[in-house]
Amino acid sequence: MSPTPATHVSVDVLALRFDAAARTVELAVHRRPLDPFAGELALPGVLLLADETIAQAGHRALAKVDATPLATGQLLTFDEPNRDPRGPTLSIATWAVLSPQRPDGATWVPLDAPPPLAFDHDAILGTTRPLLAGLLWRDLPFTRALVGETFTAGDAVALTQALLGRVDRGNLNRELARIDGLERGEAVAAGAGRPGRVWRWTD
Amino acid sequence: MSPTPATHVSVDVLALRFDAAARTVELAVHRRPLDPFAGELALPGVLLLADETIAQAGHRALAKVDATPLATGQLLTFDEPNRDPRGPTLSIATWAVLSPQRPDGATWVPLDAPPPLAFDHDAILGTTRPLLAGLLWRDLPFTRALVGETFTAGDAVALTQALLGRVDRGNLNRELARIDGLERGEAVAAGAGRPGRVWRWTD
DNA sequence: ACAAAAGTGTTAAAATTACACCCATGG
DNA sequence: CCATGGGTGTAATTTTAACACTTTTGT
Repeated sequence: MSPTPATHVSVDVLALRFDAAARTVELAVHRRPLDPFAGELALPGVLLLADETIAQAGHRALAKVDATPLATGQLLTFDEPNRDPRGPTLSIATWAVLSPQRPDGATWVPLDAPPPLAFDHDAILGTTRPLLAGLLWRDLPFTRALVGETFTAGDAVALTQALLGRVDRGNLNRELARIDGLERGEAVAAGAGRPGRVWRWTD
Repeated sequence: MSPTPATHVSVDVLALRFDAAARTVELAVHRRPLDPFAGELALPGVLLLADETIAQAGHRALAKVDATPLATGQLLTFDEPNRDPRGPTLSIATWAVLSPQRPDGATWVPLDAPPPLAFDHDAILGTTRPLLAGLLWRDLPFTRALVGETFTAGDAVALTQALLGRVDRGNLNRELARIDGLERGEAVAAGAGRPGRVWRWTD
């Protein structure tokens, strides 16, 4: 009852972190130790093993850069036939958010100015980039992991700027107020200018 | 360089057709000739073979019901570990639209009142059902295949009613006028009531 | 004439976008 | 006082939704 085995399936992770100080969102890549594409940069990815869920494989991929995700989710499945020189391989693209505090072994590159990547990872990043932007403030686990348990109005502006490109401080402030599970805290000074209120997740 | 092979990957197709006369959208299922779930109804699906794209596998799945799709697309990938009694199997859910004219070997069931299905196909249908609704009038290849090359205002109302549940004839008419690639034709009588204009795809 | 279906008009409500202006703090 | 960032106010625009009313056909 078991015909010709299927193609291999890889789970490739677009792992992000938000550097509030630098006001940038970064992408985790790593230099491949083995062929194919040995020595080149690539998204962390692994071949899906038998009896493994997509999330478990994603965790294994992130272990390659000594990291554990704060939150994860699925994006798209790619099947470009020649994407892997070893032969036909499916790629399930997923997202993950890593902590900017916890040290890890990843090479962090700007999400919007990445170096050339191995396999078809440039294309994967290209088509999933807008999907990642669409998650902000809509997918709450994604947003919460990215921005942290508490954050200032300035952080929110910086993150939105980095991921969406455009922001209006005032409108963003009102949008935050409409989000269920977010509550306004006290104002806290943070350098120059008027101190911003702290936002806190309630759930 | 080839570690433990991955899980199997199945491509399962949510194949739809629009019966304009009955004003319903139907889903293609078929009675499984072989184990597992021999004799039960299921979505057409096949195991992905080496060197095969998702679209090709989808075509093979539809060949099981002697059908060829007018249009296809990807939905989501499911990885419920126990979804297949043979062992871990990934399922890539895709959509397809079949012609209501061309005869095929499928069993057609109402999209919103399907019988119990094998595997976790009930759950797959449940979570992809809203995604299918979201494609109408937005994904043009999907919509065009479903509604046909030319269609009347009544068809548009019936299809929207079937897929979205609610419709306002007037608003829908204006929405159609805003779609690039659709042009209004002549009015054509079709039974009782005022004849509706025919809509035609231009591209 | 009447019922059925198509199409237009109109308005309300909500979401998106833009931008002017005032507030609070550090230097 | 001034620069810097935070926050509110206000209005234009667009989208979504709801519904009344007129038009055109078959019976």
